[in-house]
Amino acid sequence: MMVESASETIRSTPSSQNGVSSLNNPTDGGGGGGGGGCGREGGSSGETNGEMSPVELLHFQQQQALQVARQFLLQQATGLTSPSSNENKQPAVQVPVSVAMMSPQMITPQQMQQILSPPQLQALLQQQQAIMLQQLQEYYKKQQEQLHLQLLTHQQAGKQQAKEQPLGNKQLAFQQQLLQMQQLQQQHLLNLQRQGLVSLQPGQGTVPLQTLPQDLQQLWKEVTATQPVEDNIKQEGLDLTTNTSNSTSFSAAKVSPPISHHPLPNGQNAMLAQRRDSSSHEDTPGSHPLYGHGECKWPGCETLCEDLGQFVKHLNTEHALDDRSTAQCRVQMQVVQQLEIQLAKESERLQAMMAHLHMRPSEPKPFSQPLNLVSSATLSKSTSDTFPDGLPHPPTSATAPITPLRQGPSVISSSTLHSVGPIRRRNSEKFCTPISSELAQNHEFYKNADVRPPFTYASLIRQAILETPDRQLTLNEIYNWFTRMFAYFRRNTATWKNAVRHNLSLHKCFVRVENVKGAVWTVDELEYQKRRPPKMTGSPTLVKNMISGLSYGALNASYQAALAESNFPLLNSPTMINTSSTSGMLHVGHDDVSSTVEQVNSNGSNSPRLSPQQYSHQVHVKEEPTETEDDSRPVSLMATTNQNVTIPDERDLEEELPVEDLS
DNA sequence: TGAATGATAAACAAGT
DNA sequence: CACTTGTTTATCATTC
Repeated sequence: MMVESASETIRSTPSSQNGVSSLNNPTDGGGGGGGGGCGREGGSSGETNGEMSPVELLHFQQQQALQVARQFLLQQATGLTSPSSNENKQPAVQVPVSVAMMSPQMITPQQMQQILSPPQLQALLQQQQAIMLQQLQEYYKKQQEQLHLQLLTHQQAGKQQAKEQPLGNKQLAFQQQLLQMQQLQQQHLLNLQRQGLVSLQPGQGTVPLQTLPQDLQQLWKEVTATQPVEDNIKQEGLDLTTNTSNSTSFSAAKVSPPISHHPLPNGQNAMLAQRRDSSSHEDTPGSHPLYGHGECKWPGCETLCEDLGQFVKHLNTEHALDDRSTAQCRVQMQVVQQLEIQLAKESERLQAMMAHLHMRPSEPKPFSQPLNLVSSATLSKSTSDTFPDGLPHPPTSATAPITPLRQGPSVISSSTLHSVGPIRRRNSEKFCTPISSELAQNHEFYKNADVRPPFTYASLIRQAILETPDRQLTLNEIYNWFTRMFAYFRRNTATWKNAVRHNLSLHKCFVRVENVKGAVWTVDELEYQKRRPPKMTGSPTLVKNMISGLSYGALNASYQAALAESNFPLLNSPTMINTSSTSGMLHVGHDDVSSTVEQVNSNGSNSPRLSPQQYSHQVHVKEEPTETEDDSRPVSLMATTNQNVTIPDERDLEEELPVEDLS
């Protein structure tokens, strides 16, 4: 698994080695598939116009997440975590087992991305971002104040000395700076909002637009930049004059976190609230989160301060935005994270206990809060709603709403599980992850995060088509779906569009139908199912794999434990449900698996699997379908398997239907 | 090791 | 002529 993951990872990420090479010479002809693509990605559209490939952004963030994760791992290794858990189970880390097994230092951002499920990544990033944001805000505030002061100073000076000089240049410069600053701030805010990082709503006050500083990009670097945060601050960070308009676009782009944090009600708010606390301390009369019992509560400080005023003074002098503070902040963040993890763990345990005792947990999900995004909404079993399945869901809009909440939990969707290690498209498919459910669950994530979705183009195209009421889309509509649903596909358009076309033409499962107004593409489910299954069907190995995959993810207790440990709250929520259910099934017998499969097969054959698909197929597809052999070989074992494996009622419904089984 | 599958690149044709 | 849509071929990567 690990191996896979690594390799997969590489592939997936643009920056991967391959990508790098290709990046160097993007033009190189056919050279290298994956690699080429990556390179191109960066090379072609994005970078040219200084857009600063989003990919980079993502990497950047990933790095941060990586950092946190590393520390985590290190800490854990050090025994920071509960000693007991040590051997019997995986490291109680939030990070998936596989990760834990790797040397922390070895983990690359890309790997991180692969290793951590979207939600996990999100959580990490979010936390960091929240903190950074806080720092940024404070920093900007200061900057602005300084600017104002300077402006005032110069204005006065200007008045006195220079009438001749039409409005001192300096003054103008300052004003421009101010303007730019504000623009930057707004851009930044917009970005953040767009990314969902900040649900900054009007009232939300933390820092008013104006206070938001400009050079986010630098600050960002400073604050987050891996270790070497340091000196930059002084050098560039404070130098407002240097980075101005230029940086505007750049910084804005750069800063904007690729990953979205959708406005998760809980997580976000919690974060915001925190931020607010710290930043707004000035206004809060008499109290400050960092001040209590007459002393400064800044980690490791404990300086005595008679009153709040003094404390504030102390805070501003001793704990200003500098390297040290930044570092301490990070540490604190990790502490919090640890606690959250611990909480998650304990909650998990509680759940397990309750489950064992047949007590339906009321779904407390305490930790959901802490983890932010992570758990949250969870349970609502929304899972099932995902896509009611068979039916065409109202395109995006419909789905969207749901996702947000479930996002956390969803994370754990089977696919995700698999992803523990590696992932990439194939896996997901192989493992029968219903793309629709996975998508539904992580919809928001993919929509905002510049992360490549773990699905093949074919499955995505199919999904796009099946999501529409009439199950047909024009090429352009397919494009639109891609861009709408995935942030990742908002760039490198040439690349993936070409890939889409290529896939449409190449795969028999996509049937072009001449329409009144042009040509539309439809999906021939039979063909689609035929594609992969071959392996599955026949080969026990495949099945085995699949199962193992599932089991891997869901099955073992260890897995669950791991989940639990992974700070993400997977447990509770639907995910849990899923997991458990799945595992349950599996338990039933791996051996059975085969049998199961067979059963399925038999079922499948007679079964309706056709129905849905067929339905679509018949309806739209023209006779082109060359093949149609629905051969005896029942279509997709996978699909079937899936269904079987999963619990019939809930989510399965959705999947079974038309589409999902695709695995 | 080779086959299958997938991603990416690119050439090319036809239509708009 | 430029662009879009489709098709096809080639190459490379990954998985089994």
